[in-house]
Amino acid sequence: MDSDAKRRVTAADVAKRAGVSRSAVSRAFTEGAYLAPAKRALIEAAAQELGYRPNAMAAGLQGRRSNLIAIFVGEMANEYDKEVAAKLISGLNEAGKWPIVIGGSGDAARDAVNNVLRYPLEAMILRSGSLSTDISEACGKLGIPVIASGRVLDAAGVDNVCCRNQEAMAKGTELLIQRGRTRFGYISGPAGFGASAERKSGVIETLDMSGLALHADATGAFTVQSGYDAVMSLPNCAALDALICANDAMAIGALGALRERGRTVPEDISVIGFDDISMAKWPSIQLTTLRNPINGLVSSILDLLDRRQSDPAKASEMIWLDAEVILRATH
Amino acid sequence: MDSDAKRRVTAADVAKRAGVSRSAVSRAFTEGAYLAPAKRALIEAAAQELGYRPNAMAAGLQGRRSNLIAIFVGEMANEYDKEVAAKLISGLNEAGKWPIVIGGSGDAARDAVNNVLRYPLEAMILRSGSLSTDISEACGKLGIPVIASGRVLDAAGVDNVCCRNQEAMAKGTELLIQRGRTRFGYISGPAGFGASAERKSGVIETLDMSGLALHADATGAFTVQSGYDAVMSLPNCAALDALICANDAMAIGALGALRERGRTVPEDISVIGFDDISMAKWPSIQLTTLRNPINGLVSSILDLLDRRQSDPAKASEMIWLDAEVILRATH
DNA sequence: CGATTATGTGAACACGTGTGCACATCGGGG
DNA sequence: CCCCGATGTGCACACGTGTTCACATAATCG
Repeated sequence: MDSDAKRRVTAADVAKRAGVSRSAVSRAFTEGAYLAPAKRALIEAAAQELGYRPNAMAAGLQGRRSNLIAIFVGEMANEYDKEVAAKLISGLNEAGKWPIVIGGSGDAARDAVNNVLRYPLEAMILRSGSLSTDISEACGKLGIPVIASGRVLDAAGVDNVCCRNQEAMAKGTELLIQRGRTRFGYISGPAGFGASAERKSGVIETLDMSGLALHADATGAFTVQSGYDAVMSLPNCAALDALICANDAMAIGALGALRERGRTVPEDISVIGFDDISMAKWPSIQLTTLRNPINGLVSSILDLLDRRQSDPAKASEMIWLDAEVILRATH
Repeated sequence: MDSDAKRRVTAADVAKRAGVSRSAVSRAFTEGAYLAPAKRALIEAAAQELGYRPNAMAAGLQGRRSNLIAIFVGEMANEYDKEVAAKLISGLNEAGKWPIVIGGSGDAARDAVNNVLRYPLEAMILRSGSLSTDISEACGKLGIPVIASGRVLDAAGVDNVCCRNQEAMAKGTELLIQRGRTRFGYISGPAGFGASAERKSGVIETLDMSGLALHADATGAFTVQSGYDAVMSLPNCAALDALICANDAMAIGALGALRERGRTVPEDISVIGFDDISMAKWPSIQLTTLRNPINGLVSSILDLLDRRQSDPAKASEMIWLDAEVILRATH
């Protein structure tokens, strides 16, 4: 009324309005609490009228679940990362968890994480390799469970979800071998990522088992442009009849470059990617690829979260996801 | 020690460890507070050792800024939406604000918003038209400022950032007219969105001023597939020499369809889009488009937030952003 | 009707922090 | 030596909620 800054409506205000005690208001908003139905209706009407909502901060202080989850997503430059982030956010929302999202890298990201850790988080979900050990260490001290995906994080109290990169690439390579391809090229991901090594070795080992070897080998940065550049600078491009890319973005770039260099896909040369990002099924692309299962990833993360919350002291868990071969028009 | 669930380290713990009062610990962590340097160092060492961080919930209860901002992003199906969300999150992080992200639509999203509103938010950023009036009403009752973008929201206490859609499309249309194009087609966005109408009228009015009119007119869903479908089902596709699309995704779909129908871009027919999503500059696409300025959008939102916080009672503000013509290879 | 139980409710405490206020200590000037 | 200002610091309160505990009232049974 007289105060200048509009103060937030509090349970005491509702109590006064409804002519009951403040405790009754609190009970009206807690699930299991006992309260005379008539009084509950009265309180709800008053609350509705005043636009009251229990203050989650005060409730959290009281020992209630905070329902806050931090997600560290890194740069989100990658298309796949953005899709995962979007699905993860929706999934958490549906589970009644509210994600605080932290992006970026370097010192700024480190500061951001340190500040967000001041909130009583129920978990920290890591979607980026950078800073992951630092973050998980800090979370460990605070008793905040960590769920890592993408990059495997081997530490106490850290649960992991990871795609079987090597097996997936083996399946993809097998597909092209059965199709009669023999002269393979490979565009790898940047060296820092664990997934890069696993995917590449999946290709090489499978080729080896059939007595084949890589005829060309380039390294990209997981971006479309880098896939394009890699193919444009390939010396023996014309000699290849199969090109496997460490992710879809580079495969899409490669498709454009192959067209420019006069190769026709798939008659002339087969191309497959990895991830199955949404662009892979665009009409003008129709990329054959290995699906890095986003829905499975999200539901696994939610499962791990659930299990961790029901038993905070349980041993670290590791969930492996299988990739599925998605046949489209480039194999 | 003896308690089973690892209790969070509290200021009292640090105080005991450092042999000081709890107040001193609190002061050690507040910017302007006075404390003997020697004692501060002592406290910081103890805090470091125990992994202590002030509990943001208790601090927020005390009247400290919560630094929490909600972002309602809707479905995030659109590529542009995902890019905006990513940049917005980074921008907020750099400003020391922690975004709670809410996605989805319908009743689930409504519930999610209602639950997140229990936290003492500093602002609600709306990136989706759906539910926007409901949400802004609820925020108004709670005294939470609302910043809307994309869809203009005309209500008290709501600040807006919006692109000059009509003027932008006029620029794009003008470009193609000057290039000698005369037989225009247009692929519109879905009817529900305000931007759809504005963009279309920008095209039509500009054509009209030159004595031209639309020769073909289809409606898509802002997706790549819908742009592709729209062009494939165009009866008089061969008669057109210019195609303007309400966004980049549909333009990219249209490019693929035009190629299938034997038209060559840009010799035969010009194509422009709207937004300048990251795929627009992919080597195999190189779409000429109108840049819906994401960086400007994000910095405007941050500015509005800043101004609103320094003067909560200020009048609603509306910031208009100009689109820039990005010349690539399809005009 | 008296006694016992079921039912509903209000007062009081706890959560962890920031901060106003009073107090202690110390140095220096008269 | 005494007094006063300056500088640090501890005590206590407030924030808004959930929940325990004791109590009041109504209902049921002997």
